[in-house]
Amino acid sequence: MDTNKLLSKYSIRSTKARQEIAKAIISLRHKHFCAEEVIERLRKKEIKVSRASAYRLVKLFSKRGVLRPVDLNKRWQMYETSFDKNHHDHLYCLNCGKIIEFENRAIENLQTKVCKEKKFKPLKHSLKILGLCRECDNA
Amino acid sequence: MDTNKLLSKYSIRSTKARQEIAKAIISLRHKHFCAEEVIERLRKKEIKVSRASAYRLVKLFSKRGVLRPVDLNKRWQMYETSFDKNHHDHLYCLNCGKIIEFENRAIENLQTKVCKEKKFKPLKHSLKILGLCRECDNA
DNA sequence: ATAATTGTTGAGACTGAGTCTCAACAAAGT
DNA sequence: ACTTTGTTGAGACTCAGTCTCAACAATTAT
Repeated sequence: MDTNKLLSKYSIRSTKARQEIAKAIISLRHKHFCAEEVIERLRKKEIKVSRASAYRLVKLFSKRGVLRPVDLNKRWQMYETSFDKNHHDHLYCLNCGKIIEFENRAIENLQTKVCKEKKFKPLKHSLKILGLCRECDNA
Repeated sequence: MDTNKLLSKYSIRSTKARQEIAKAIISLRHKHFCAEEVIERLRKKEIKVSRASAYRLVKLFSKRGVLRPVDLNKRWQMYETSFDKNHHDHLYCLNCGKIIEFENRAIENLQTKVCKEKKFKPLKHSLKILGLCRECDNA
């Protein structure tokens, strides 16, 4: 994954700092992560980029749709990458923190129906089910 | 609504401070509100109760199920009272902040089905649809 | 009742994720 | 080259929420 292409695709001026931050974000693409984790990743690689710049790019990516904010933690704003991932919702294990993703067209269709009834124009939604994953429920 | 009954029902030791905080919370029962709004309410009535105590009772009520935390604002933890209100989900207008509540058994049933497939034991969930209410969409 | 125990209070210090400032700098446009 | 516009970094700042701890109030045991 080419950081420069990613930046130019979204009309984000390419700079040394942004390339490094983007690289860190790409390396976290299979997780849910927060801005501090991006910073931590850079720190571990001994790449000097300021906190502010990391927060700035994460927020910019979020605005441009490269990242999707996900409310999985009330303390930190978590994100997931949107490339190579369709919209989905989350099951969150209260015991071990595991996150299971799922897609369900039928639920989405019913949401659309509810919105029609309420004369509401849906733009996005988040469905989060909290509970226990199989392992934690059996333990 | 009797604050003392509310407290004793949930085995919460009744004190002067708690009665006042509970009264403030009850007066906000038809809104979504955060701890600071409870404090503001007390301040306006010139009732002296410390911030810490208000936060403490709100959290205790939340743990005991008197209040339900609702993620409607990323800055403040919002709550709604659970007495005289069944479980429901929310439509949230991004423009004016209006909140429309709705209940839909069919959606909940599908959620249960998804959990079964994923061997996940659901305990609670939150579904939030963000968009534009009728007035804001037409404006 | 009285004493011992346990829970609650308030004022303010503290925490920490996230934002803001602003002068120095770098990229793009002319 | 020169001007304009956007970006950077270091650290100060914000502010919802938590913690501290000694004084106090409610409950339980004696």
